[in-house]
Amino acid sequence: MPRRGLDSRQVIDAAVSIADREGLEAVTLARVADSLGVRAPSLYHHVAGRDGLLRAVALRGLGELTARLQAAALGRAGPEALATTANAYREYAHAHPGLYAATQRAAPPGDVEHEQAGLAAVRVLSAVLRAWHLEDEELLHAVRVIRSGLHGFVSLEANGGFALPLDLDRSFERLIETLAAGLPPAEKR
Amino acid sequence: MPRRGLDSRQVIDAAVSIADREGLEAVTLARVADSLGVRAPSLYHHVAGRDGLLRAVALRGLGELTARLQAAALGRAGPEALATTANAYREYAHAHPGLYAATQRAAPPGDVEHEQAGLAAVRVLSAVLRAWHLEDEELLHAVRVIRSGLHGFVSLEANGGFALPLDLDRSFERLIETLAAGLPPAEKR
DNA sequence: GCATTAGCCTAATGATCGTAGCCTGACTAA
DNA sequence: TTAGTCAGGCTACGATCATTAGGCTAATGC
Repeated sequence: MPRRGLDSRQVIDAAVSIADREGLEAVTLARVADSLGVRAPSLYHHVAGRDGLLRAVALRGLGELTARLQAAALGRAGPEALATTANAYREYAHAHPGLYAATQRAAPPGDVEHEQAGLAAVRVLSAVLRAWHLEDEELLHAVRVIRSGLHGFVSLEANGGFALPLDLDRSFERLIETLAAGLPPAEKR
Repeated sequence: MPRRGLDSRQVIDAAVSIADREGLEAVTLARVADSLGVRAPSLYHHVAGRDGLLRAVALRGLGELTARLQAAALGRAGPEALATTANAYREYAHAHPGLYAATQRAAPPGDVEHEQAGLAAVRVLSAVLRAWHLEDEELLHAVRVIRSGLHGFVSLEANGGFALPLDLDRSFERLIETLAAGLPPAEKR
């Protein structure tokens, strides 16, 4: 009985790989174990069941997404920053559909680390919107507006919600333009 | 062995009820059968397995949603029509979370009836946007923009994506305002 | 070299969907 | 009235999951 020398890192890697290639629902312990050449119960030594595994995948996704958004926003401001950040968001969802899907599972109440990871990603958007000079609450509403647009687009796109043969890149451009143009400048409110 | 006199209508009703109360994932054949006082295999006489059941739930949701949107848009135009329609959309998702979730499962390729049901809902949005006088393709892009915003908001809201204690109704208002203001009038493009 | 532990295993439980095939109540038609 | 059909229920199975219990062994520490 050769030892595989597994650790949680490898288990999560395998789960991520399956999630991105076959969808998040395909991430079953049986499937992951199989891809590691191991029996399913063995995974419990490295990971807290299926829930724990999906949580770990979500944390990785949130971390990577946050990093991409930060990189995209860096050194830019205003509509340009919004555009590059939005594109980074969509590109990440394309490149890692399973990880992206995992990031959208809400943190269970009380899971501070998970909540913080989500907030970190949101904070980047908040920073990008600074150029609109909205005060407190309005800034938070604006962040929700942006998140809605981005997540809605990406989610519809991933689930085949956009059926018509019409350029998706252009639609996304229009989305960004619409949001950038529609956000109320401080002086108008 | 008393006959329950089931028919597909009752089975779907039961599924809808469970979906709205406990979430779409809770709609298992075992659970539905149980709520009808029947064994799971009996359901196959009335419904084409779990897939068929979920499809039926989706069709009902799409039909109801389309009707609500039409009613909300009726006799209004421009930003006002957009606002009432958007609110109807969100209210439907609140009132019937399970049905709404079912409507978001993409139709399998070739399922014309399902596709058409989805298109019917989209057509209402398209009609609402007529006031913006966009030509062909731009109108379709605009519909995608609106759908993204609405679905994104509703979906994040339903999945606990908006954690901060900040008024959700107001955020949704801002979303609608942003979209209405940001959509390009024909003359500007 | 021996004890301990970590890491794998098998076995078993209980949920799920789905299929095959039986049994019977209720309608239909002679 | 009676016989025949069949819709609509059932039990029994087979697969695939997650998860727990408990055992065996390779590697590590003393």
